[in-house]
Amino acid sequence: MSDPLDLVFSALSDPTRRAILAMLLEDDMAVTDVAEPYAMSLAAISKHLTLLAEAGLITQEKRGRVKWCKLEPDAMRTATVWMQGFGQFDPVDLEGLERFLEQELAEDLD
Amino acid sequence: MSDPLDLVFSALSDPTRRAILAMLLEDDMAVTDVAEPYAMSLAAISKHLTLLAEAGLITQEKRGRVKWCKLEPDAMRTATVWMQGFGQFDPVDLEGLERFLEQELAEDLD
DNA sequence: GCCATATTCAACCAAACGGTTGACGATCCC
DNA sequence: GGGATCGTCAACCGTTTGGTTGAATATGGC
Repeated sequence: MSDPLDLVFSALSDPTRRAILAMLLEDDMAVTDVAEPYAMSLAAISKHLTLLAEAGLITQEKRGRVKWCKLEPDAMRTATVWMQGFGQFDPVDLEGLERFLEQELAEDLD
Repeated sequence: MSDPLDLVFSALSDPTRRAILAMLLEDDMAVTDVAEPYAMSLAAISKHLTLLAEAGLITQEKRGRVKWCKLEPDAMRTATVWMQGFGQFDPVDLEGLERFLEQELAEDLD
């Protein structure tokens, strides 16, 4: 399992880990706080976080006795790029972008 | 493992399966032909294809004694959309798109 | 009918996964 | 120093995964 894509997709295949990533989208969190909403043990969450870190999807920094988890969404880039090789499923709001660019362009013409 | 995202990400986490998808990007293929470049057994490939089908990433249609595998890239849509919730990592070539749209717009002004 | 081809099924195996528990090492604070 | 908190480690457990092999099931062609 050396290909980084293996690690990323595999990390994302677990619903608990996806939920953790969604939480980290709000803010950085300590391991204990990540674990709090879950029924499972702290050790289990700790393992999940280790996997996420190995996949590069989060980084962990220990300050004092608390270990802070930070989302690293850039790690998803390779994965999305790979998937986009299979077609461009309106990855961004294309029509919105178009309107935006039109407007920008219109302003340039002022 | 009921969430379709589980199935899709899990299916994509294996390098053999990703390679198979890439092959199917070229053209529809029979199971035997999919297996041909691989060292592993036909049965193993057949299992991989079953997983890909369960994830919705391919469909299989039996015509005569040969079973044809067809890529269904739309199944990746949910996954990409989910990932894009974490930021928009230039999912398409944004600058290229911008130039394209500018040019189209310019033509409109002719 | 018979043989070859295409694919799956069933049983098995080793390794990885997702979880538990209990002990352990740091760190903070009084 | 002592006690509480934060987090990981180690051992264990049942299930899933990715692979094998050999037999079984279609189907096609002579």
